[in-house]
Parts: sequence; structure tokens; C-alpha cells
Amino acid sequence: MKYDFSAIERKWHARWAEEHTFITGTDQKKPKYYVLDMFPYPSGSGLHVGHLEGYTATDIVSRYKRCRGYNVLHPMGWDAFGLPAEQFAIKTGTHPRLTTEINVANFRETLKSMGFSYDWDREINTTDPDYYQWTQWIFLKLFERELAYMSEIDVNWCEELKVVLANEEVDEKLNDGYTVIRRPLRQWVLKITAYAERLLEDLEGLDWPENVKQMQRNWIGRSEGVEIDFELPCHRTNLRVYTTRPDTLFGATYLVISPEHPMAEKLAIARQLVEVKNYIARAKLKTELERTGLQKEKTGVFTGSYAINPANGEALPVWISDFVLTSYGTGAIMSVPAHDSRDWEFAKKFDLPIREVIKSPHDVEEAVFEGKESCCVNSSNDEISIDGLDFRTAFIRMASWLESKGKGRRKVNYKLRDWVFSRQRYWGEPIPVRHYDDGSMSPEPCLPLTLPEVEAYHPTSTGESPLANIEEWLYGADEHGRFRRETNTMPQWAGSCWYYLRFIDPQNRQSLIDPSKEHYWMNVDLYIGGAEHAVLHLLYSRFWHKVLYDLGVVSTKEPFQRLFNQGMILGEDNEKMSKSRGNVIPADHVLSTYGADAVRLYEMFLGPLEQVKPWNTNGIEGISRFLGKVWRLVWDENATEPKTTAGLPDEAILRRMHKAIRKVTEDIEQLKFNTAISEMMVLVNELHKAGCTSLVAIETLLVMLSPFAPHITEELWQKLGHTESISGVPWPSFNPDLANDDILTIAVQVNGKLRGTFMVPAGSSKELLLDEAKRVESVLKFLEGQKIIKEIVVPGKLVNFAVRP
RNA sequence: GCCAAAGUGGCGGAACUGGUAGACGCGCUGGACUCAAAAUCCAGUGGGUGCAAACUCGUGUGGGUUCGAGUCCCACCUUUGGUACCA
Repeated sequence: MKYDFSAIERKWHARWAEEHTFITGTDQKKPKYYVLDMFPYPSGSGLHVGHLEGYTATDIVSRYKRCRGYNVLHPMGWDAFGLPAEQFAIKTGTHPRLTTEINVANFRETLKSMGFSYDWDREINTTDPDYYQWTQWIFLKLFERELAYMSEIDVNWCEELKVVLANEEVDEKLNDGYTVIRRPLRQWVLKITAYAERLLEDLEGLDWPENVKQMQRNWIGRSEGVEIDFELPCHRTNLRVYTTRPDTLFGATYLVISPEHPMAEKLAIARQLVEVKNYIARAKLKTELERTGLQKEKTGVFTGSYAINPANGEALPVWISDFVLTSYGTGAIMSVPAHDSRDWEFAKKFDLPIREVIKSPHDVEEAVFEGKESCCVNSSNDEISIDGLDFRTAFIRMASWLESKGKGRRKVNYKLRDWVFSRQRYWGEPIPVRHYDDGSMSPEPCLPLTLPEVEAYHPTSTGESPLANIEEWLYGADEHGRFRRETNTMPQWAGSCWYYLRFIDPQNRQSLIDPSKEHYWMNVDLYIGGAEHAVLHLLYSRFWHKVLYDLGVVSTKEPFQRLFNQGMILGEDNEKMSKSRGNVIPADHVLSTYGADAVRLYEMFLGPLEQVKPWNTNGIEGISRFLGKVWRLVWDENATEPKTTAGLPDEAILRRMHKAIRKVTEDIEQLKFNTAISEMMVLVNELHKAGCTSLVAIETLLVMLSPFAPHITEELWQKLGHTESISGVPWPSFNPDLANDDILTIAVQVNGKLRGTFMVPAGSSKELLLDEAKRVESVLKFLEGQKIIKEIVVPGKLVNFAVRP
């Protein structure tokens, strides 16, 4: 019988669908395992082999866990709101819903041909009103708790596209030749900063890659410092700065405020006013990117005013510079050029004094010294001295002194900023809020508030979304009076913030999720996706989850217990796959040529899951050969009956088999699929070499292989006389006595160089090993005429003689 | 610039807590089967010297620790990812 993968795969896809083989178990007495993929945006270009990597990995884990007796939740859905469908609509007039439907159908088909064991009954789509009703519901909860508010904020405004861009999009658009300016716009903002501390703290208990945790910590950017008031004698007010280095206060030689600081113009003395106004105007024109990233040389302007250093009474000049960020701290800093590289650079450029207050190994006029390890110097006044103190002590002493004088207070700051949540687009969840003539707002009483049909998908010239053009949808009246609906929609992040919850209870009409189901299934036990979501998606999701936790909707503090980032698959040219490079390997193509089992195995065999690695279509041949060999373990070329025989294989094969069970089991648990496959290849090679037809050996192999290559194993399993699906068969266990070698090869080294080997039974004594080692012929000549000065014996491994003439 | 990860045959990669470097696969070479091919099977395949046995070098570079280093330490080089003055 020949191995015809396409017939076999078609047959089993139909069978699995018919019999609902992968329907999620609901018996709550069984242990559960929730395996989640980062669900895709269904793009028009379809799936390529890179997309399938993570999905294959989760599918293997799902199938494995089912064999181990777990109820497995393994769902799939679509993050289908988003810009590409909208831009396509602008160009062609095709409704984004239609585009989305077509793309989803295409994606679903590809995923099904891979044989992924998703529970398709739980499929969700973020653009489905039944789904986004609850996205809106969560928004209203945020609104009620004042975690969603409106604010006039500077946004990245793209003139040509008439849209606001996210910071991470700015670069991309600039590269595409668009112009981006900063412009204030009334926006919805989510108060993620209220959760900064919890988002930081709760990272500790998560089983995530350390680098992702670190990135989140950096993004949140907690810092402990002091706010210090510098008196402005001519203005009868104070200038408040934030610093994490109060220990260097005596070294402050000037202050700098940002161009947007409310005092910026007021501080300018008559002689400086023109220059200051010019500087502020120029700063406005720059985008955030120009002000920060690309800027090499520091710029600034002196206001002409002075502020009093509370520590020593010195009058310090106040400067304006755009390297000081408005949105962080107080928008004003004290400059200590001796011990901060930015301040040092600025001081050198504008010839401002530099004063050493931390004992430095070199002249601070020549180079900055930022170390915190040495002690304070030149830092005392009549009331306080911190000379000789280390950073911590000086920090505390200075902070308390300032507090006692009413000149400062300790303060924790975060880099994290509130999340701009509105988009001026059509294809997103409408924000369900009504605005009244008097400026008040109220939530939409009825959810979902669905997207109306529109004539044109272009944003309005004012920057409002296309929804602003639909008068009959826009206006209405209720008991509060006349209202205008909110025309902003939510960003694409919204739907993906909580989708993992809806999979648990996708059809629920009464509530977002049923508490007992939530209790059973949460947390997500394994979440696999690309590293590009390390910060934003995962942080936003965690934020919403914590809000839901506070609302009592979920019972866990964190959504994703174990996170794993798969590495990207590059094109055959070792470059990132992209249309423009023409190196994209479409999934459908390799699927039809080699079949799902081969593609699945090859995706995993390519290398470690977390690693970036190039695709090589030639390599898949080896996998095809392997599958052919597996097939021929059961069938001879023209046979009509399997050639398997009852009974155990001989001992050597049995040992090999138990070794393989152990290795494959351990490797799957650690997501080391490449070495698991390699181990099964070794086993198959051995079975062939030994001409083994033992049913026990072959069936064990099939079960181990079934999570990786479900179709061929189902088929062979059935042909061996089983009526039930292989996907429900218990996972084999190994016997440690058989998995360990009984005869070991011991290496013999002389001065660390391998000079021979010998074989001994496992568990042989050190003495025996030493004796044997000295009798190995190839070793003797290296010992001859030498004095053995040391004998090292590692039981079960090697013997090493250190010798000298 | 800073932070993180990684550098192993022609290629993808393997190597448990320091203990026989190169598993497994691709590719390549030779052979068997065949009229021929495909498929399959067998043997070989890091470099160098050698008919061979064998010896020797070898895990980015240079040092170090150790009986022994791909693995640990120091310095440097390269690549990839992240980040952009957060006071």
C-alpha cells in the first residue's frame, strides 16, 4: 500500500469534523490545560510558513496534553478590525466586512488543512457585534470607574492620511514619505498608569521569558526620586523639578524646563523674549521623533531668569531646551553636569559651570562621571552635610532635609503613560458614549452599539472618523436631551485585550463569561506568539485583566501564566519574509506539495522554537523520507495487510523505545520539538535496521508521533485495527530501567585528550573503571614512561590520567 | 549610544548540572537494484599529514580558571532583536 498523504489528510479532516473529535472537554473533575495562540489578523495575503510555526507548536502541546488526560482548551479566532481592510475599502469601496469574511475563510481553510486540533465551535471574531458588545461593555466599565477619560493631547497627526498615528507607526509612515506633525486633539485615554505598580509587581510570579519581563519593567519605568522646589525670586513662585539624584543637589549649576512648560514664556526677561518665543515655536514644529531620536546636538535658550538652589542659596540660570520632556516628571530638571551625561553635554555646549559633588576618578571638566558607587563631596551647608556618604544614605538624608524645610518631597514616577485609545477610523469598535449639548456624557444604554453602514470610508477633513458623516446615526435625543454620538472607534488592541476570556464561554449572551467556567479554565497555561507583542499587547491585556479582576469578572490577577515567543522564520535568502523581497513561502503551496504532516514536522525540525531561522525547502525532503519510512514500518510496497506481528521487540529495540519515550516526553514538556523529532528518527532508523515488526514498538512510536503528524498516525492506527481516534490514546510511559543504558562506553583521556574507550556494565565501581582504563591498548603508549600524578574517575563517563614525564 | 540574545562542518542544527564536539536532517561522493530513471537501500563525508594504522588542528578572536572548557571568568569583534535624552 502506498502512502498517499493528500487522500489520507482529506479523509481525516472530514472525519474529525464529523465526529467533533476535538471538542473541548467539559468534565470539570478532569485537570485542564489552556493552550492559546496569539490569534491572527486575517490579512489578504494569506498565511505563510512563518505563521504556522507557533500554531504547530501549540497544536503539538494540545494533542500531547489530551493524551495525558487533560481537558484541553485550544481555540482559534480572528483579530479582524484593522487598517488594511479599511484602506482597501477607501481604495475600492469594498466593505471591510466583506474583505474580512473572505480573508477569514481563506485563513480558516489553511489552518484546517494543517490538521490543527482547534475546537472550531469556539471560533470568535472581534468584528462580530456579539463579540464587540463585550469589548464595549468593558469600555463602559472603564468609563464608569473613570479609567477612560477624554483629554486634549498632542498626537502624531498625519496630514495626508488624516489620521492619528501611534508612536510605533510614526517611523514607518515617515519612511513611506508621509509628513507627521504634532497636533492637539481631543482623545479618549485609558488610565493604565493607575495600574503601573500592580503591572510591575505581578510580573514576578509569571513563567515568562526573562527578557520580556525586563522589557515590560523598562516600559513601566518606575523610578524613585524627589520633587524639589526652586524659588523664583522675581516671580514669587517656585519651579518644581523632579530628580532621582537629590544627592547631587549641591552640584546643580542650572535648571532646564521644556518648551511646553507653563512658565516657559513667563520666565523670559524682556531682552530674551524674542529668542525664547522663537525657540518655543520651533519646538512645536518638530515631531517627537525629531526632538528625541534623530537629534544629535543639544539646543536651548536662556530665559534670563534665575532660581534659588534650596541647598546653598545659589542663583541658578533657568534655560529652556527640548531635550526635557514635558510629559515626564514636572517638565523641569535640575542640571548636574558633572554627573549626568546629558547635562554635561548641554553645559559644554553653552559654557555653563560644572561642579564635582560625587568623588570622581577623573576631572569632571574632561568627562562626565555617572557612577553611584563613590561618595559625596562639596555638599554641605549650615544645616546639613552629606559629604562622605554613599548614594543611598545621601539620598535619604537629603530627601528628609528637603521635606523638613518644605522644599521637596519624595516621589515615585513612571515612564508609562496613559493609553490613547481612540482612532478616527471606521473599521473598529464604536466607542459607546453619547455627548450632550452641555458637554456632559453618558454611556450608550444598549449594547452592542453597532457600526452603521457608510457611503465612503474616508476620514473627514477635520480628522473625525467617517462616522461623523452619517447624520441619522450621529444624532438623537433621550431623557438627558439632544446628543451626538461619539465618532471615534477603538484601536485594534481593544479586541485582543480580552479574547482569551471569550474563548472560554463564546456563546454567552447574558454575560462576558460564566464565573464557574472562568474559574475552571483560567489562567491560560501556555501562550505562544511572536516577540513583537512583548510589550504593548501583553501590557494592555494585563491591564484590562486587572480591571476585570477588580470588577470581579475574573478570579486571577494575571491572564497568561506561561508565555513563549517563537522565533521568526526567515526566507530562504536568510532575510525577513516580505512581499517586496519576493521571498515569501506561502503555506498553501508547501502544503499541497508535501502534505500537512511533513510541513508540521519540518516547521518543528528546523531548529529551536524560540530561535530565528531560515526556511529551506530542500530540507523538507528529509521529513518526507522519514514519513515514508514510518509508513513502511507497517506496509510493504505491494502488501494488502500490515506486516506487524504481536509480541515485544528484542531487548535492544525495547531499550531504544523506552529511551525515546523518555526523550520525546521531556522534550515536548520543554517545547524542544526539534530534538524530539530527531529522537523519533533515530528510533525509526533502528526499527528498520533491525527489521522490527513488533506491534508494541510500532504502536508506541505512532502514539508519540501523533501530536506531530496526526494524519499518517491516525491512518496507520486505524489500519492496525483500532476504531477509536489515536488522539485519545493514553501517552506511553517509560520504564527507567530500560531507558537507561545497561552497558556504558567509558572514555579514557590522558591529560584531557581522548586516547581510547572501553565498555563496562552500568554501575561499575571506580576501581574497576580505573583498572579497565589502564588496560586499554591505545592508552598504554601515552602512559608509558610517564608519571601519573592524578587519576580522575567520573562514574559512567570517563577516566582521565594527568601525567608528567 | 544603551539593553538583551547569539556566534559550532558546505547548510539547518545537536551536545544533560564542565566530561568521547558535530546527534538528526539537508547537500555532496561512491556503490546496489533497474534497459534506464524515479523511489528505496548500503557505505563515506570538519580541516591537515598519511597507502594505512595513526597523528594533529578544530566550536567568532585573544587571554584566564581547571586533570579536562562549545559550556565558567575577563577583554574584544561580528550578527540579530529591543529601545531612543524618562532627569
